[in-house]
This record gives sequence, structure tokens and C-alpha cells, in this order.
Amino acid sequence: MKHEDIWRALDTLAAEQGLSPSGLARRAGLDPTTFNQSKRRMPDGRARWPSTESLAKVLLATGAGLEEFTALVTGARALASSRPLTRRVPLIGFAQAGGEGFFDDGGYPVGGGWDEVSLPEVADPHAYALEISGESMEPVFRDGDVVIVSPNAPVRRGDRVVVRTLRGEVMAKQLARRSARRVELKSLNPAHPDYSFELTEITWLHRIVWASQ
Amino acid sequence: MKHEDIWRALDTLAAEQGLSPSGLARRAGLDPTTFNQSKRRMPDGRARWPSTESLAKVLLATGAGLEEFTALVTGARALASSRPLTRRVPLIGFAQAGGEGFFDDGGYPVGGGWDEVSLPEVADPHAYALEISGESMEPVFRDGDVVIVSPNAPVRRGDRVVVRTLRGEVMAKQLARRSARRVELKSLNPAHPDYSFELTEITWLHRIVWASQ
DNA sequence: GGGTAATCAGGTAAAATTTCCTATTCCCTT
DNA sequence: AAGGGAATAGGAAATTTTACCTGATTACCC
Repeated sequence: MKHEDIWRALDTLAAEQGLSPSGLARRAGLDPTTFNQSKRRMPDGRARWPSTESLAKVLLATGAGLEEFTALVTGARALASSRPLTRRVPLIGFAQAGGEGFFDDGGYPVGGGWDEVSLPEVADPHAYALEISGESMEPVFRDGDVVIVSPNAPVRRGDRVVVRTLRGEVMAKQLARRSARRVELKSLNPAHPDYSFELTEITWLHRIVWASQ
Repeated sequence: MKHEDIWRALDTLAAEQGLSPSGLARRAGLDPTTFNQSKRRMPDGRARWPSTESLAKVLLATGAGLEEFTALVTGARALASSRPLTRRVPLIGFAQAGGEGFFDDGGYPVGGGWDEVSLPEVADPHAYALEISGESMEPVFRDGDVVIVSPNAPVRRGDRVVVRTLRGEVMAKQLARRSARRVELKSLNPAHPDYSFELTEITWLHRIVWASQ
């Protein structure tokens, strides 16, 4: 495979998802400028190659398989698109929902202004769920809520995460800050303390992607 | 694709060529220590991902195609059977998650104590999604979050709901109280006011069933 | 036409990968 | 058994990729 093939495949994958290169990068949890055209060749003409980690994040975020991406790289025409495995439902901005023409009299989505979203976007085969008990995460998560956790989803500052310490504690917090050596976790319930750990004190840190209500 | 998959595929490709990882790297024009086992995870446990340029060099040097390599990446998995329309993931109580025997060393669910939950439990064909904007529902819902709304889901006190008034306002609140004639809605953000409506003032009231994080 | 948000160009800093290096172990040949 | 070369561990330096940033442009909506 050649440098150009990789970048064309990324562009094609983005287009198939209805995304721009910047939108694809964002969807994958990367910086929106990661896939900029201007970053594909450096000022000295040298080719820039994305890491396989970036590629893995893109595939995870879009639900595309490596086979599918490989077909795009090699130029082999993809088979006729298969039906999406996850169901899509109408989506619209909350602020727009008050306008006219978006709901019928029964309160069902109607009209052409709706976008679509898959539900849920959990491509991660290792995803699991945790059922919340107690009030330590209120009001964000309440007793009885189920949260869907995706071990392989990229994590960024501000995300809600589940963390397990070497001591065996498991907690759900908001990732306030992550440096090379430490993570700072903000409690979801102001009545409970924030935490800060050395990375070596943590067994793993997984992102919460969906929560039941 | 996962970190382990990439490295296993490189090892397999090397073996097929009668080479060691160090021999494969050398063949590809890379430093012989590039693919050392010891370099696949950093001292701090962080996974190291080769660049797509390194991968391209390997494929060029060995004459292997990307399709062949992709088969090695994915080939260790059992062939995927057709997945159920609603996918089920492992579920366990949050309070239990800290106990021993529920996660393996990689942080993936393991052991017999897990239940299963479908995701998402949205059987309602009229379900739709709303994308949150602004901060009026923080910290429960944040700008950019997507909430899944199920018009036909039963609603109870304490549920988070979307309400539309006769005046065309749409709001997401928590259902505090519902009597024969009135509904009382509690704001999700304490900085915003609560509301109370006569049922006759409301067009509809739908329950929020899932929220992205 | 104006306002807003997304996209993108392109620079710099931070983080990550590869190269370079030394030391040790293993394997093959003599 | 000894010697030589390859392989590998692992650290530091060099190089490369991504994150962060500013500013300009484009697209979309009102």
C-alpha cells in the first residue's frame, strides 16, 4: 500500500459516513485537524503516515471492519453495502425541536429536517454494562441506571469513565485531566470527593458511552 | 482491530517468511529492534502502535498484500456469526464490579457472575434522538450529548422526560410529580427553574431512555 | 446580508515511534 | 566446549505523529 492509498481510503471512509476528514477525526476521538490535507505532506515534501492506533480508532468509531478499509486502500470495489447492524433513529438538535414542523400531532418525528443517528454507537465487541447502585454519582447517574462501558473507546478530557485501581476499587468519575503520569478524576456528585491517581495505581480506565435514564 | 491483533499479525507474517520479528524488521529496512516484544508495551504499560509507514515497508519487503495482512489481523477471531438485531452485552452491578473475579487483567468482563442486557432497550419504532445544546441540563446532559427518546415508553415519577407545551416549547426535565390534572417538572440544572403545567397545557410528554456520554 | 459553527491551513509543543546503542542470551557451526 | 552472529531487552536520542493553537475560509441557517 502506498501513502496516497491510505489517505484516499480515509477520505472515502469519511464520505461513506457522511463526514469530512475533520469530522472523521473528531468522531474517532482524534484532534479534528489530524487528517487535514495540509498535514499529509510536510513542508519538506516528506509523506506523513498515520499510526495504526489512529487507524484502529477510526475503525472503532465508524464500525467499519479492517477488511472494508483494506478494500478502500487497494481500490477493490466494496460489495454492495450491507444493512447497518445497529438501528438508526431520527435525530435533531434539542434547540430545534421547539420549532414547527418537526413533530406531528401525536408527537412523532415528522418532516425533512431530521438527521439520523445509530443506536447505540457501540462497535466495541468488549463493551459491557454496569448497573449503578447508591447515590454517589447523582444526579448524573442514579440508582438502578445502567451504563454502557466501552474499553476500547478513546478517552478524552471531560469524558465519564470507569476506573479500577490496583486495590480493586471501581469508580465512575469524570476525567478532569490526564497527564503522562497522573489522572485527575472529578466526582459526578459534588458531595463526594475528587480523586487523583498515578497511572501506576490504576489497572484500567474505560469510557462510559451510554447511560440508561 | 486491537493492539494485540496488529502485533500477532506481524509475528505471523514473519513466521510465514521464516523470519523472526527482528529479521522481519531488518528485511523491511527498519531497525532490527523495531518489533521487539519489549517495545510493544512501554514501561508505563502504554500500548505502542507501529505507523502505517512501517506496515507498508513490511508488506513491500515481504510481497504480502494488505488483504493477506488483514486476514492475519482478523483471522484469529472465530468467524462472526450473524449478530442479533439488539446486541447483548455483559451486565453486572456497579457495587459488585470491585470484587475479584469479574474482570481479567486486560479489564474485560470475565467469569460467571455477569448478566446480560440488550442495547439499547428501545423497542419503540417511534423512538427518536435529540442532540443537546447549551448548559441548561448540566451536569446530567451536556452540550453535544445525544438522548434517545421513546414516546411509547411508560413514564413514572423520577424519569427524565421531554415535554412539549402548546406554546411550542420543548424541554427536558425530571418528572417530579404527576397528578390527574398537573405535572410538576424538576429542572436538571439547579440553576434553572422548575415548572408546573396543567395537563391541558401540554401537547405530549415522552420519556428519555438513553443518553450518550 | 449577518452570525455561527465546522473545516481547513499551517505553526508549535507534546507525545509517540523509530533509530541508535549497549548488554545479555540463544543458537548454530566448528 | 568455544566462538561468532542473530535475536532480544531496554535505555536514550532523534525523528515523526498527534494535540493544541490561531486565523482564514466555507457552509449553513435565520
